[in-house]
Amino acid sequence: MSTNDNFFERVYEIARQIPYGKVTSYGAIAKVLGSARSARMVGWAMNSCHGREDIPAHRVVNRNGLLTGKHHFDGINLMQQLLENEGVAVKNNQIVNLEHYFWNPSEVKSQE
DNA sequence: TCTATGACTCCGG
DNA sequence: CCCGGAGCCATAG
Repeated sequence: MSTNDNFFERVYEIARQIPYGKVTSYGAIAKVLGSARSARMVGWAMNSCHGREDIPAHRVVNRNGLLTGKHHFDGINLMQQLLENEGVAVKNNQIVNLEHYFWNPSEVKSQE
């Protein structure tokens, strides 16, 4: 019985590995989990992550860099505020220069 | 047990 | 280039 037993926990573990000032996409996380098509599950897991400050859900966006999940935060602008606070430029609910801030979770997974 | 849903992604028109 | 529909998988009701 490990923290990795649950799909949610796996998502949380990766989300926690996202470096400060970096972001990633649901699909990238899902791919590392072994199910590239379960990007929706990643988002669903993040929905359950509410209340876990250890999980920077604001660093997870869709593959377009759009803050699709900002609506689920306490404040409508909270997600954007958090990203900008980390130095991530956000314009019109979308991350500017996404590839510049993008972080690939598979790299860390490979090191393990 | 089965159905519906969803913070996604890809493909086609 | 922009818009719409289908696929996919796990959780909750």
